[in-house]
Amino acid sequence: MTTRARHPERREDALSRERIVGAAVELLDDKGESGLTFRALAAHLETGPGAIYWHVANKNELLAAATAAVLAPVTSAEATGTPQEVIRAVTVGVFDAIEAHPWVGAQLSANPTQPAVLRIFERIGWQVRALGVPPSARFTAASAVLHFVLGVGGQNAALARTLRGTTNRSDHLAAVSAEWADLDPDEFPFTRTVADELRDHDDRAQFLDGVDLILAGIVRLR
Amino acid sequence: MTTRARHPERREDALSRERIVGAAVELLDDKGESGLTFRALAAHLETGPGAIYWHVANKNELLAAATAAVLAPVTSAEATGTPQEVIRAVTVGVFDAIEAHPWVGAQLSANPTQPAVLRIFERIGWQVRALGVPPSARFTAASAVLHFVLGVGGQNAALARTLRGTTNRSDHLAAVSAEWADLDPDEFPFTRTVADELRDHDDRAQFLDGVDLILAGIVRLR
DNA sequence: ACCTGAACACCGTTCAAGT
DNA sequence: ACCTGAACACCGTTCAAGT
Repeated sequence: MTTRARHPERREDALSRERIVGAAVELLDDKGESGLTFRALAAHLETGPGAIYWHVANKNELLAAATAAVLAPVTSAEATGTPQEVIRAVTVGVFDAIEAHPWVGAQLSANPTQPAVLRIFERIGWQVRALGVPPSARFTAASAVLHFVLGVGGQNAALARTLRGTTNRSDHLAAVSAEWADLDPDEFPFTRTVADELRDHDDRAQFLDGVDLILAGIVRLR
Repeated sequence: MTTRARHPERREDALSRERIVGAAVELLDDKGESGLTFRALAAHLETGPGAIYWHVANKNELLAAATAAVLAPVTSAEATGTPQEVIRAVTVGVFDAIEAHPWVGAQLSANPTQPAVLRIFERIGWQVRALGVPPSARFTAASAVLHFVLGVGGQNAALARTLRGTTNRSDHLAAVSAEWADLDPDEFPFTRTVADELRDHDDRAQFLDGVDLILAGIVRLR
């Protein structure tokens, strides 16, 4: 009792920014982006919706904090090796985090002012410099990698949104693949030829191939 | 009177999918993404919100239709020249459309199942093939370009959202540039060095440089 | 066939009132 | 200082009722 009075933050049911953000991540993972509401979050924390506003300014800040929490291990992880290897490690770390928490992809591509994004940008840029890219081309090169990562992230978030509730991933890909194969040959000659690849492709491997492709272009800037 | 009875669709105030989509584009351009509500749209069309549902299934479909309407000239424009030139023309067309209608960027990156996106993908892929990329690498190469375009689109939409109501573009960029210059040198050495570039950089030129960089990487796949 | 607008089931956010 | 929960000002969407 005395202990509780002196350390109220130790009470298991005490609200804190940390607990709120943790519960938000859980809710987002379990129910998707539309599952995070202040009412659902408050119920989960056994309190009223207004209580959350004492610790968090608004929903945008909450989403940013949830994203930062999930991305923290990725942005702080030490990576060693060639610049190419480090960039691959950092970007695939973001990819994997988005795979595990698809809402992060939507959040990153919709709100790139996030501190987590700046940290990713910094790490990519530092390695671009190590690659020997002249100063005047570094900003463009680092931005290209970042935009690619954010683009893939948005795509994966959208896919996860589509998948939630309906069919599973491979059924869905098979259905889209069939759609592509059925497109008008005059209007979509290319898309038809890659319909088969879509069905069986490994998202993660293709992501890394994309990163390598951009890195090959960056190296040519030397 | 008789004419009206026989051709009611000619009445200027008659609702139609076309008029609804046009009004939606206007509202999105004028008031931003949050400005498009069924109530505001109905008021603009001098009707009730329910009337819109006779012509459009829901808000997602309306947003997709608005995006398609804005992107139609881009996806159907004829472009001639080398494969690189055509890819540059198509992608910068998307970039310009997003610049003029920032909500399109958010829509594309959040919902890449859009028919407009497939058409962009097709045009990029066809030129990738023309570049002499072997079949097994074409899907990855075309996807990389598309993801970069979508990533930039999302970023531009977010920037436009931030800019709406607050300061103008150059003031905002100057403020962010100053923030970057003030970052901890130990944590953000790279970002600090590009702070100056951010203030004066030409978004469109940087976008095209990014496309060229990826194209340089794609050419190396031959 | 097409339109009307009230009504339903939600939201994020605020704020007086409590402890 | 922190929590409560009713209330406010909205949403997208539905649907009986009209023409």
